[in-house]
Amino acid sequence: MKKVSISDIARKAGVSVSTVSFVMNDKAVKMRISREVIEKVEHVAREMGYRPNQLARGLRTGKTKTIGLIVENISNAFFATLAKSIEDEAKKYDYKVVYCSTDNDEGKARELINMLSQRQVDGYIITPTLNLSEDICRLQSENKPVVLIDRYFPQHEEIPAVLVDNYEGVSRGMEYLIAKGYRKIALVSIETEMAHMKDRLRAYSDVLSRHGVEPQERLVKIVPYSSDHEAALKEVVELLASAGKDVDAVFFLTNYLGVLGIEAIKKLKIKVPTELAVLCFDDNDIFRLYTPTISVIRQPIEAIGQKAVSTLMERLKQPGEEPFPPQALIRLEADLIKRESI
Amino acid sequence: MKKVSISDIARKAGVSVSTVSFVMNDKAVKMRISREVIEKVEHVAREMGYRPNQLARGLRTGKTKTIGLIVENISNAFFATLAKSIEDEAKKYDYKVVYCSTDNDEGKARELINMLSQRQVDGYIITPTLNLSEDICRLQSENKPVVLIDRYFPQHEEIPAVLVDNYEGVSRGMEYLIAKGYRKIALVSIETEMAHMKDRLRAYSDVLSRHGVEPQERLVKIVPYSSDHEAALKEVVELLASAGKDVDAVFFLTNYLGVLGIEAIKKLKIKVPTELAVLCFDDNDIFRLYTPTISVIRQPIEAIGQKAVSTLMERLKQPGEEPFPPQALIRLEADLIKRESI
DNA sequence: AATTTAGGCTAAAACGTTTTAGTTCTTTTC
DNA sequence: GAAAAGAACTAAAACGTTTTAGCCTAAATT
Repeated sequence: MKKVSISDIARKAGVSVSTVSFVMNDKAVKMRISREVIEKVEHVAREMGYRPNQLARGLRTGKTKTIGLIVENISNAFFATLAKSIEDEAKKYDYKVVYCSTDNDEGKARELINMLSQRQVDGYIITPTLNLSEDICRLQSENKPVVLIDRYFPQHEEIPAVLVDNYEGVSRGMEYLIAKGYRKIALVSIETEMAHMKDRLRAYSDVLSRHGVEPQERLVKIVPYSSDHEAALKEVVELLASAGKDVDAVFFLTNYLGVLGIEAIKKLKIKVPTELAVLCFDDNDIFRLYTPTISVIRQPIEAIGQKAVSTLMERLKQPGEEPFPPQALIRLEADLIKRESI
Repeated sequence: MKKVSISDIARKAGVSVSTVSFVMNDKAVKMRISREVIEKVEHVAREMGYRPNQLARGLRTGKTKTIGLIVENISNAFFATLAKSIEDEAKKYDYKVVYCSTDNDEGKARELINMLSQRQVDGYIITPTLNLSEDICRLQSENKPVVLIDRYFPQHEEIPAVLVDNYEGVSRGMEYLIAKGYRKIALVSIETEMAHMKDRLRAYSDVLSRHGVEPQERLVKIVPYSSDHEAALKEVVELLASAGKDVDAVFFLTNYLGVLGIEAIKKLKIKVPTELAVLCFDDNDIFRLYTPTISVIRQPIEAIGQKAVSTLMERLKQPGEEPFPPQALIRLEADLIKRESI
């Protein structure tokens, strides 16, 4: 069974290709095609099981109704949830999503942008890696709108970004720890030069200083991105080994680190929250169900996805050649979910 | 900045469009294009930042180098991991993946197949819903290969499927429970007519019978797919309320149900494994880290993804019009991971 | 009666590729 | 010295659409 094309229908219905096209695109009335012909064509099309070839359509119109989504790693719960929310939201606008994962690799990210661009996606939603701003600016200069999610480039006002308010979120968490009397607060973060993580780190130091606590270097552990599970675990275990003495609380700056942290805590048999208070940035099933339950700063994942899509749609419908207007960062507030770990 | 096409290059290099095409596709030598011209064209192409338009290419060649992946829900850890493994594996063959989620809705699944077919993907990897076999057979009759994952249609030998050996996996788990002396084994499954879940259920009954234990209806809880979190939780809580008396072990048949189960166990403050032994089909971070750690039957997710892709590739390179050969189910073995919960 | 307007359609170009079948020289071969 | 072979390219069709411009007939307006 071969695919049926518009000209097969035209032949069978005894009309021209153009007529069929008009009917299929609801332009029949505007083009004054008669009722009978419209019905005839619609009937034949249904009968033959016609389905328009989107490649041809895209080639002709320059629009594919597809958005390219680049995340760090689709198997990570945070990005998987975000992706689903973007997929669902895009569907409302009748857009399809093509995803891919960078694994936080600059080169891979570049390849992916290339690949999506070759496939003529109409716009992009990207979790950027370091040094990607040039490539992204190029996309915009080719009139393809981009919206960043989760991360941003501080010196590029012209690239819109939707993300949680990292500084505010971490500040709120820190204030809570301080308010509860903790002063020897350890921090676990991931090694990266990217601004969103720097914002989180900055909040940590700022809140400590504001309360007259000197930030101590030995309380801050930055685990290398590339390290394997075991190596990373070892680092966290080291940091928390002195829990109850030199450390009375720990703040994990990402989901993944929090899970790692739980593993370390379990291994060291640390009593939470009596020996160590625990707080994590980003929620996860595990934090809700672990004993004790772990308090978190929860990102509004759904809202980030929705806002990213709506911002992109805004730009997609902008006609022609004008460059995109600058757009300030869109920062969404995080919630502090208080559980048993602090 | 407009996109640069093959004819822009041709003009600038002073050669014909065909020549450029040959050079870009490494057919230059075969077509006896001279060294100088090749270099000239390559230079101009690089200089102008040429990137082939895959729509046009796909339209002309009928191949898009894209595979459509349909899963139940990309935000579910199992499918997210599977998707990542498929994405990585496909990349090795230089194929791109387009994913989408059915949310287990038959209609939605059909829409997605339609959409992917319109986008001319070369082949499909599908987690099917009920009643989807006809649509899938249609794809194959249009010469688009399909590989099912995780689930299958028992009466359709012509559609290849890659999945864990569900019967064997659950049997192994049950034998373990029996060997440990448990006899009042409860089961929690999800409502579905699909064969993979029926296989799991059958294994449960068969093993019990083989050991002279009469399967009891009140020990089997089938939670409706559509029920919300709270409702589903309530069902599990009901089942487990008599733990320690009428129930001495519980086997959750999916990842999601296991998480729900932990929630119920936590709520009921059941002591595991003394009052209740716990086993779950599918691993998850939570099972590894919960106290006590939960034993699981682990699916070989990576292997499923890899095998699905390689099976698809096998069929993709089959030339022309011949129908696809039948292909027996590919069942991969699951591992029993023994932890503290039993 | 001659021109306009409207109604109902179609021809053909265009989108950016790939690929088949040439074309035009130059060099061999007999 | 004519025919054949080889080298180095090119013209043009085709893939399946959309869309602009236009054709033809009939009705309406001057």
